[in-house]
Amino acid sequence: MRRSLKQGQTLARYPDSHKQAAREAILKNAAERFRRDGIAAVGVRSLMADAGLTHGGFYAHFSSRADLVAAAAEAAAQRTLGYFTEVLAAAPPDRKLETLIATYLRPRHRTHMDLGCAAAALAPEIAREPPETRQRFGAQTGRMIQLIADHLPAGGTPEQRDLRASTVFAAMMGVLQLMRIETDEAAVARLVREGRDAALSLANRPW
Amino acid sequence: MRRSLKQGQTLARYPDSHKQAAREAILKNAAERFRRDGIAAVGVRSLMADAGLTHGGFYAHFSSRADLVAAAAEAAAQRTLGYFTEVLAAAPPDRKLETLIATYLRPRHRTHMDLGCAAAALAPEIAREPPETRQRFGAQTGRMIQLIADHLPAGGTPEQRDLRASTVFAAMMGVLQLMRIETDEAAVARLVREGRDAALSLANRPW
DNA sequence: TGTACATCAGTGAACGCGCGTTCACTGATGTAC
DNA sequence: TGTACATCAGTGAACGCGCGTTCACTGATGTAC
Repeated sequence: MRRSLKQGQTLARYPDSHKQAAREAILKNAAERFRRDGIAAVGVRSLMADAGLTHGGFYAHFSSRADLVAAAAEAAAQRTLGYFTEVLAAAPPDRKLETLIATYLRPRHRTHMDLGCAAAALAPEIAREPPETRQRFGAQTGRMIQLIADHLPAGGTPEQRDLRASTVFAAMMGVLQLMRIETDEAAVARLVREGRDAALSLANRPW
Repeated sequence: MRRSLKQGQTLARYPDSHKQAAREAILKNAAERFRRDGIAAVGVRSLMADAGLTHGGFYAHFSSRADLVAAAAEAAAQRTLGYFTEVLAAAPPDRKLETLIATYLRPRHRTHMDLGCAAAALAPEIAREPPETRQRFGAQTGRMIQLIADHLPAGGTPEQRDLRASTVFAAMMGVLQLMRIETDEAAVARLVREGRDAALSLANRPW
């Protein structure tokens, strides 16, 4: 007999939080593996195995691999945003933007793709995804850009500030990608220095 | 009986140029398909089929798929370099760099990934390749950066000019990648405008 | 307390498919004599 | 001119493998009465 359940009430062996926790584990894993290995290189089986599950259960959490890609790309961008939000909060009040730029463009970021900026690791692959995935990813990137806009020197309209922040972000992302292709450590160090200068100079352009 | 052949002399039904032409066709195809679909998404079979061949013959041209990836990524970057070399040659003498930047950052480049800048389409994927592939790709990207450096305002040491050109290129590449994620046409147009301004302002910084 | 049953997250075999790579073979061409 | 043979770019079957997805099933838990 079908019983009427109060909203949110379940009748399962697991507490409400269990399934959601599993979903979060899969997402976190995918967000890191996608950045490290590329979206196309990560299969459903190995992802579920990493989360301590078997592949069949995947479709209880996501309707398809494409669904996961959209969610995991968004999650990766959210984590990037969260990290740099913390960096900004911990930065000295008079050096917020300098700290963000220096943290983004540092040698460690080059070698930690799995936990680094989602856009720098995935941008061209996301560009090939369907519009909905691009919108969800773009929304998070937009929040990252807003974070930069909030710490630009005073002046300009909100739209001008957002656009300028976009170019600051784009420059940092581009320099990081060049750093990751470069194999010579000394050249990487020079890119770090010049990239920081360039990003800062873009941010400090007169309005 | 083994005959002694003069150097370069062959004993085949095809002229010397035939095999090389097939190799070039495969490479050209791969260079475009990799940029359009991503390196991981393009298989040996479909690549050979596009070139009018069957998959078994692939290994007469390349020792492995990884070998092709290195060669095709390099070829894509070479074609990018060739295109922008032509753009610069055709540009008015007093507006070389402005023309290069405006050509790179134009709406058409957003929608033609297969024939567009190899670095913008492939950078993170190349970053995951082995050092030799990254070096070969990086060498071509370096020539592209040199092209920019050659048209920077007078001043600076050669190394300073090269580093500055790197940041100009990185900024353009980053803005193009953001354009490709963006789904709103008006926002793309704004990115084009602001991106051009930003790249030019990086190029024109005082030494 | 005991029995019957509903729930549902997770399991793992199975589906058809494409992957990278190998290899015996084809067949059009050339040379040797 | 005719015959035998070497060359080698290209062919396509076959290898083991992993892919995304489906689905009948498991089994630990809860409720009903």
